[in-house]
Amino acid sequence: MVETRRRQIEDVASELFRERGYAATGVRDIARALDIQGASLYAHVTSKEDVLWAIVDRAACAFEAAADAAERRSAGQPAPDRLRAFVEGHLGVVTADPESASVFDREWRHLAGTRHDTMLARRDAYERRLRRLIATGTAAGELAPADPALAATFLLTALNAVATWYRSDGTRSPAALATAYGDLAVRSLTDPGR
Amino acid sequence: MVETRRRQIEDVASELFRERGYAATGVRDIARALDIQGASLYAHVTSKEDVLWAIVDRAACAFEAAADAAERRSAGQPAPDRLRAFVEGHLGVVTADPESASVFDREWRHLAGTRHDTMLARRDAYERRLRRLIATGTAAGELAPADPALAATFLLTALNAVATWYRSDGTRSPAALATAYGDLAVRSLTDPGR
DNA sequence: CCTACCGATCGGTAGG
DNA sequence: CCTACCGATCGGTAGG
Repeated sequence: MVETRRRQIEDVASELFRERGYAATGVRDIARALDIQGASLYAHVTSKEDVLWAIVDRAACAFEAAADAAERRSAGQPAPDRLRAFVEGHLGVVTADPESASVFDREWRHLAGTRHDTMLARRDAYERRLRRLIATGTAAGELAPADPALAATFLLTALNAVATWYRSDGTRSPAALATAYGDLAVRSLTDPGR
Repeated sequence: MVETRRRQIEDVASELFRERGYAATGVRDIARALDIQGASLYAHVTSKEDVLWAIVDRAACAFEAAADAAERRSAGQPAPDRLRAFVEGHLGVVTADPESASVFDREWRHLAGTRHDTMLARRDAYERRLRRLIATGTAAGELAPADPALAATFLLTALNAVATWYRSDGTRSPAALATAYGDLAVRSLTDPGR
């Protein structure tokens, strides 16, 4: 597998940031995992926060692209199917790289200044897409009555938490997980009376 | 309100640990919030980790007590009602002290040695209670067919995440939140066909 | 609860 | 990518 040194650094950092957290991971921990000296890292990156940003930004882009694809794929279908497509798209990103997804979820707040603020805005925009899906579906009578903001947070926090515990070498396949979580998500917004 | 100095330290630490994380919070940050010198903290605590342990242990006890009460309160009722009681009990603890609940959820892994291991065991035991509730309800045909382990994780991660975003001074009352989340949780395990 | 101080470690730079 | 090194900050102790 061809992989630039820069990308190796980000991959190793994702693992460590997920396991110990950004603040508790030293640049020397990252270097040690690559068998180089701590100071040598700076031949490839300009700062520790730069590495965090690269991981978080890439994950954010992946989530946005997955939501785009899910919307395109399910356009015109009933709300429960559009919801399932969103959930499966989101979990696809999480299971493809749980380390980065976890850092995106839990460590982005260690970004400073503009990076912090733009990431907050992108997260809000992403959550708003799910909120709108729910609001539209509820208004159309295709989903159970629910506070869209609360329901979106409920679902998104459950989905993001998968990044914390999912292991790529585990027994649960991404597809099986997506189906099971899709069932739970869709049912949580399905009126039992129908 | 009477409050020991020790308890003030834990309360201030809960806030800071939730906002910035345990590793990114210095003992001098805690001291500054109390208008004392960093070294003066050690007249009241023996280590930074001691403070973390006190917060996490107290929260764990509160969750365990709430689950006990929920089980007693809902014993003999159908599974959906027992599930709702569990959810409302858990969220009661979260909304009563979101700072501590968040530290319990996100920072406990910074504990070392025995404390880490016993807390992991207690968390597992707690999750197992919810898992058993779901498994029993599913077997009895009172809940939709679902993988109990996966469903318990789905719900518990959504519930714990409330501690991250809930503000006691917000517009959402604990009771309204518990009802809305109870609806979502119960529906997620309710077969739409009934 | 304070002042004074400790060794260790932090992220990062200089200069090859 | 290395060695050598920087100032700042870390959690914590001594002795009042």
